[in-house]
Amino acid sequence: MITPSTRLVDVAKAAGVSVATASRALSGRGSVASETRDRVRRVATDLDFQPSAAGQTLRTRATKMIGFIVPDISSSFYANALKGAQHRLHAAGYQITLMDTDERPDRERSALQALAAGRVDGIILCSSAGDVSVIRSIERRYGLPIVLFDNILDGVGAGRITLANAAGIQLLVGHLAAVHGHRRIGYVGGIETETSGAERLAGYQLGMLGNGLAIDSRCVRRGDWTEAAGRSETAALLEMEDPVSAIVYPCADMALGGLSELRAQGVAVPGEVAIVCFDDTGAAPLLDPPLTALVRRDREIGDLAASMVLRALEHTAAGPMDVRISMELAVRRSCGCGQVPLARHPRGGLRGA
Amino acid sequence: MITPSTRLVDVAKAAGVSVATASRALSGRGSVASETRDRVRRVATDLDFQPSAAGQTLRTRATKMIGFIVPDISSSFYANALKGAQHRLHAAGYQITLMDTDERPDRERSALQALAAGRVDGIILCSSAGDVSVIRSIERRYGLPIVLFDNILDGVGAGRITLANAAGIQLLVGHLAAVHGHRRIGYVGGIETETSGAERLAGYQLGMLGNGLAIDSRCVRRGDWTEAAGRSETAALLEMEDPVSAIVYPCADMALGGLSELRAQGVAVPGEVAIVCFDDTGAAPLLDPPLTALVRRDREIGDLAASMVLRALEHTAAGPMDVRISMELAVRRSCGCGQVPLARHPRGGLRGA
DNA sequence: CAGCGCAATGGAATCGTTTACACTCGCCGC
DNA sequence: GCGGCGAGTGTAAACGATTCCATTGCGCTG
Repeated sequence: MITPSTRLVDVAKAAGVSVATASRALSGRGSVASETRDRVRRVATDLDFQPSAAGQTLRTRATKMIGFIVPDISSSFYANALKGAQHRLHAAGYQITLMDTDERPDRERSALQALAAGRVDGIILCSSAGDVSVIRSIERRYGLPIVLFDNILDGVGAGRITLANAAGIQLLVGHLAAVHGHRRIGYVGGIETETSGAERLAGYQLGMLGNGLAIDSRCVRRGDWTEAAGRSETAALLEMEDPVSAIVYPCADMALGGLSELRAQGVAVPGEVAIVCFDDTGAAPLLDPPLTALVRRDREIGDLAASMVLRALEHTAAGPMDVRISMELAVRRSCGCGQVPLARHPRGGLRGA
Repeated sequence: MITPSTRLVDVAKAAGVSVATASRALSGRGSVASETRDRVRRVATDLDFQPSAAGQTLRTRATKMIGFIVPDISSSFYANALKGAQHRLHAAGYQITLMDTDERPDRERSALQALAAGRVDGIILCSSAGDVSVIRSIERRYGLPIVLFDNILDGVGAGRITLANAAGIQLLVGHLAAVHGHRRIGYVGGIETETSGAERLAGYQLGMLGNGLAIDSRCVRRGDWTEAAGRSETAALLEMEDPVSAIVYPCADMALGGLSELRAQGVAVPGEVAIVCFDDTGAAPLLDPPLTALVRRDREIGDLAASMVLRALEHTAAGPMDVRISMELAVRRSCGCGQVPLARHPRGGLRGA
């Protein structure tokens, strides 16, 4: 706002050189007598000179900023991905502009628009809108590299990081069916217009069929990834006359909501209903009961996304730009493991089997 | 980077006016014939014109960006505060540049330096460094308003939001002592050079003295707010020959670590050791046992911080710039409530120990 | 010694916007 | 009829950096 800061011309004057030379001395580009260079640099630090980002951007067309757009930064997945990305980007001299869209497509659209006004050099995006057009137009018009992660859209994205959504859910269903013999397994899904939602649902279906189980459409619910939705959809499942014996949740928040609904209704977990969940969180092992979930290296995903943007910016095509992340099962008590034959799990299955 | 975007001059040319008039037509400042104004605006939207942020900033010295600096964005407190702040700032046309300092003072310093290069119009900061000098110099030299929250430093900050740290901990200690009759209450503290750490420790001491209990220095530990520290310091408390019967934690992560250590060592909670915690989190009610904690309106704190920055920017001194947030006790099972008379909690039998 | 190349430097244009200032009208009041 | 005013517009000067181009002076080669 009010910035009576020292400018390059002040430094130049104090060092007795022209702005051109001062610029060269500080940036190291072009040739400057080593004596002059040192003098300029000394003066610059003495005066606490910070080059104006606006001036630099205007001239060089680079902002040294990367936009990070996610549906909900309070989710530990996105927060950790952000930390991973930030770590890598900082090392390369970039800062992060964050936009939390609250899962709302209009917010996502305006976030993208805002960033397109030359505020960032690249974008890391987990889209919750199914809309490809804005993204495509930004890539076209402004040439901004956009790296998509978690939720992938067709035909756009300079880089793409997908979770093995279907495979992960299949792992969960398979564990419930093969290890514990569940036959009526419910699924409380997320938003199906997002690929992550669609793929996880597909994983459920494949998992059921792969284990020779029938899919009862009444056992398949959907919600908007929130704890509240997890609660209400779980309640809906419990109202059926031939209830499910296990439920698969596609994310931690919904599982938390579901668990709290089950407990509120006095349903024993995993005794009467076993539950498993796609997302792991730090609190999962400490829940009552500890939650069986898939573990995933959140920070590495952010790091990977960041390095993809950087590669796109430097036009170094070295390295894959389309990656699928696989996940492992962390078996805890909520699925029934360590429950029935308690003797085999002396500490109650605190950590995975 | 490569931005062959439409500029104001393109719009002006297409509308058959000068850039000055085009600028006035779009901004609404100065006088423009209503017919011309409409024409220019129509052309601008047709051409999908987005004014260059760098150009605007260079001229007006306003970036429409607010810096948000926190020690750890994966903590739900900061994430939610951010969401609250973002909501308010968006409404006022501002975006957020986020910096996660990982609790490292050097990162905080460089974050502040980077933002001071005219990248933001104001800063919302939870400092984890005890260092006032950088902050003061930024306020002085650049006139940037800095709003401090959670962790307050002396003599700086255009706005300040404090938690009732001491009062909160006193509430917890009081509950353990007065309701449950604990006499040996341990404290696993945070970093004491930060005011939040210092005040919470003071709250513990006041709470003990206020309830007529002696303070045994061996029962007072300190760590760096992390789950790992919670684990190790709890382990240290358990090694004493005359062990504590209750532990107070100053944040959720440390409580999580502590709880997991207690369970790993087979200590019944709250049977042998009761625990309570300063921070509430979404998962707290679902832990085993559900965690007694203080509830706090995270998002409102962010919202409040944002409105303070905005007020400082607009020089409207309307409203308080120094606020203390009080908190309430959410009593759950980990403190022993609802434990002894098991009959009243029919679903309590799930717990193994 | 003429001529060339190269290191070091300065002058000035440029990026895209806002805005102070100058200018032209038409209109009003005297 | 004329001075003045205000609405509408254009011209040009900022803002602060980078960089192209020109200039200088030096050392080397033929």
